[in-house]
Amino acid sequence: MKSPKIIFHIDMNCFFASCERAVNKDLIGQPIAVAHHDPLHRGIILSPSYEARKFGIKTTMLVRDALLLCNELIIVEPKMHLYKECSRLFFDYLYSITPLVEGGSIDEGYLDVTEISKTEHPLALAERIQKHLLNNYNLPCSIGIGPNKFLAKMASDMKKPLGITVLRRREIDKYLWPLPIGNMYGVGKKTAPKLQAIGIETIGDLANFENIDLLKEIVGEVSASTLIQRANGYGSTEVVVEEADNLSVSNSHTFDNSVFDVELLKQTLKVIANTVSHRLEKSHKVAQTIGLILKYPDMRQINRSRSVENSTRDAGEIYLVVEDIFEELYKTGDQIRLVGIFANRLLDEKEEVKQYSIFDDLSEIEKEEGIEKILKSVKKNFGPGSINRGYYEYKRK
DNA sequence: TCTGGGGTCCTAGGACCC
DNA sequence: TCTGGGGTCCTAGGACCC
Repeated sequence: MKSPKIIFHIDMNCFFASCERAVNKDLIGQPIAVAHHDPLHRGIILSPSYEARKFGIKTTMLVRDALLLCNELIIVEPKMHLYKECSRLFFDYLYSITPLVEGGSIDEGYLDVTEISKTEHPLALAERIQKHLLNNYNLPCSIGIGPNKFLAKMASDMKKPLGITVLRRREIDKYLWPLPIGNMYGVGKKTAPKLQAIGIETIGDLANFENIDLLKEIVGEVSASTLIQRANGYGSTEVVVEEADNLSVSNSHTFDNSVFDVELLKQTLKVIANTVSHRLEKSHKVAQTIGLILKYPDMRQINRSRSVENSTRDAGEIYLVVEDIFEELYKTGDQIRLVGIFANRLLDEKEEVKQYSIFDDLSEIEKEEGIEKILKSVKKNFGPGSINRGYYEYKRK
């Protein structure tokens, strides 16, 4: 058996609010919250500072409700570019510690410090990282230390702000098992009540739950086994260094008041198509599937998507696909709360060029044996999935 | 008085191919 | 002619996370 790894999970505390303070010292020590603050007070709290949390203010709470709890609350409009910049500083610093960094989200990451720990004690290293981020960027964080990503993640949650927590596998009965099942990473608002209904109140109950078939019925096969394993302190030890490519890109707009004006809806979709197109361009991607999102006033949401013959990121093409779906889906008079567009099955723009060249080859070959040969080479070079698309294209020509 | 925006992963059913 | 099984792709939708 290999010796256990040492994984850090570093979680920035109240990240958006902390970024605002990093650039505006007047906000330090104040109850602040990052939130869209529209005149109708329909905005929700994205990130409250700890001073604000003392009043009971939480993420996703309505701004107007938050103001009732604390009338001195300072509302700051969100600035995504600022948070992205702070995130870059954060990750650049992590990379200076070790190349073994996995990004979790804009404000959290995993580090594999197994090797470093041979020369620097993990607790000392964690302290050094925490102090550096605080002293240099005014960004507080909590660090969880464990033998795998799950335990590190749960540990970083245990002490906030500015906590450093070690969670060893042999201690899970003491620190992990007593936690309510809803606190477990991977168990959300829908699953928690279902688990409670079958007698699973804590993570410990889940760890020792024996009716696996029943669990599978509730959460599905894959989730059932990962949840049981995690509850028993096992989890992935693999810090995935490679920068994960985006699998999808989306953009949407929620109207202040629900809309049934078709022209307004279409104009909005045009703007959104433009945004999606720009984002794809920025990440050097093209999409093979384009989809429309509609949300109704009762929060019901439907998504409809369509594969496009040639991958694209052209705003005009994206809009045409979406308009087509919209015409089919929208019934005159329907009130719409939100419209959005998503792009799926993304390809690297370089891959797109390759695909075109395959099709060009195909069109030159007229004999069936030739096609078979090409299909074989397509399969070899681009995987079995590419066959259908390639062949389909060939037949169309 | 309602409930953002941007993602990921998993499941299920139908179509299609071999 | 009928039949089945395995595999992949596509689409829709649910759940979760930050």
